[in-house]
Amino acid sequence: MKYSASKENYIKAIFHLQQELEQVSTNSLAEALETAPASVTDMLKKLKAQQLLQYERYRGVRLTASGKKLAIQIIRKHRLWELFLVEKLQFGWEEVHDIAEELEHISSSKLVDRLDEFLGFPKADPHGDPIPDMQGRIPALRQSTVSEMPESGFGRVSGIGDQSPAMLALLRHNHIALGAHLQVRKRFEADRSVEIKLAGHPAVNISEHVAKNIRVTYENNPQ
Amino acid sequence: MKYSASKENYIKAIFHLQQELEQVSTNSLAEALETAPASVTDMLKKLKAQQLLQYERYRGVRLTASGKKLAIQIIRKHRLWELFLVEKLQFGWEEVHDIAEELEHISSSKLVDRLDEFLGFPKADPHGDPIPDMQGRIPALRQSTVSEMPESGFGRVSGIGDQSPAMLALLRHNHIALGAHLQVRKRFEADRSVEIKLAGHPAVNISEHVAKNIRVTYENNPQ
DNA sequence: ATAAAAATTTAGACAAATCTAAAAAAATGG
DNA sequence: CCATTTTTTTAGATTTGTCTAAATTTTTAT
Repeated sequence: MKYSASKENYIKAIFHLQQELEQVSTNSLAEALETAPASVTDMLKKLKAQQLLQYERYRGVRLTASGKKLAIQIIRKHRLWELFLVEKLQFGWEEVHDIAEELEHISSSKLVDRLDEFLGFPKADPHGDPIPDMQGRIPALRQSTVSEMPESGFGRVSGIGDQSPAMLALLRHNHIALGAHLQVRKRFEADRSVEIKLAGHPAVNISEHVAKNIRVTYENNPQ
Repeated sequence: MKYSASKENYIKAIFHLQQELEQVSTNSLAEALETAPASVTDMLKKLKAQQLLQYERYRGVRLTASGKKLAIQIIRKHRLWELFLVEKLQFGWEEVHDIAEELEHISSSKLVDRLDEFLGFPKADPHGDPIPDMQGRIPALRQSTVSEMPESGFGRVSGIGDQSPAMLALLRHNHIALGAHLQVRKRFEADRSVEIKLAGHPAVNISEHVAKNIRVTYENNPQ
């Protein structure tokens, strides 16, 4: 079934809001979508008629199984396109969101799956958010810091705690940037420093202080 | 300025129809867009108000300079996306048109230009049609056969004349497929056979008969 | 418990893009 | 050259997604 970009945006917004609260209110949706509450009410009726959500007036809204499935498909597309833009077309991680908002509504599912393959079935987008797979499974990712990663674990830089010029200079020197992939090579108990490796550069040692400042996203299913 | 997908489709259709006839009629547009003539009239008024075309009632339509510019931008996007789908995502050349119809309406011009760069500033799409460059210049391409290409000229296979099983077997054996890039290495006057080279394979010799059956698109500006 | 505040829905309108049916203009062919 | 056919436009509706203003329901706080 095909849905308009507008409907897809509603479904996606409801899905995201549902992460926090089980029940999603009309007003919170209106705010998220930057639209009038009355417009939301109208749309909810249409989406209910299409069985994408449960809705009783004044009672808030909740996605059905097929609504959730649709939401995950859209999120999958969005995140794969973001990664494509950053990884293949050299966009900065901050500039890709708006473009991906448009690309996520391209309908061909064969296109998404081929894109997934082209990117090597990635687990996270450039912001560190998990990418659902073809079956809609969302990989469990852990958001923490380099100081908590296991030895030989792979991760992606998702944020920096202390953004002082001194810290940024150190990070830049070691090619540690938002979105960078890194591997923890060795942990040293003596001073809790960590040796990390970034693609294309020799391994470097970073102090516990620095390791605690580098937020990373990594897969949480090592078996 | 941003235009709806619908408006962009009108502009593109007018541009294509204008290649044949200077003046484009309401009915021919309606047929091309599979829409009612009355809808075309309505839209033409809107597009005229936006200075994209000249239009007097009952007099047909003609793109202005800015209308032409927009049309070329859209065609550029369409053809770059088609090439991307075939070259990077392994789609067949026959399946890409509909997907590119959607992708061509993604607005970011930075995206198109990055895509162009990513693909190596190609001159033609998988169907052999020329891709306009960033400035809107359309490369002059010649549609002919391998038997007419100059020595050391590069081209892309755009079609096959005799599609008998025997011919197709020969072509497949030599990795000659629609969309393939090839170079004419040497022409032999003795039997008018031609030595051609495809990427990733050793050069092969093909008879005049076969060379006349391979339709190619190649740049016509050797200088 | 109930009055005020907040949230939500209804009612009525509008813009974009489309349609059908009818009217008007242009083209054509004895 | 003028009657018929063809093309094009106008008129009036429809659908989708949106809006504002007013009405209604729920929540909250005294």
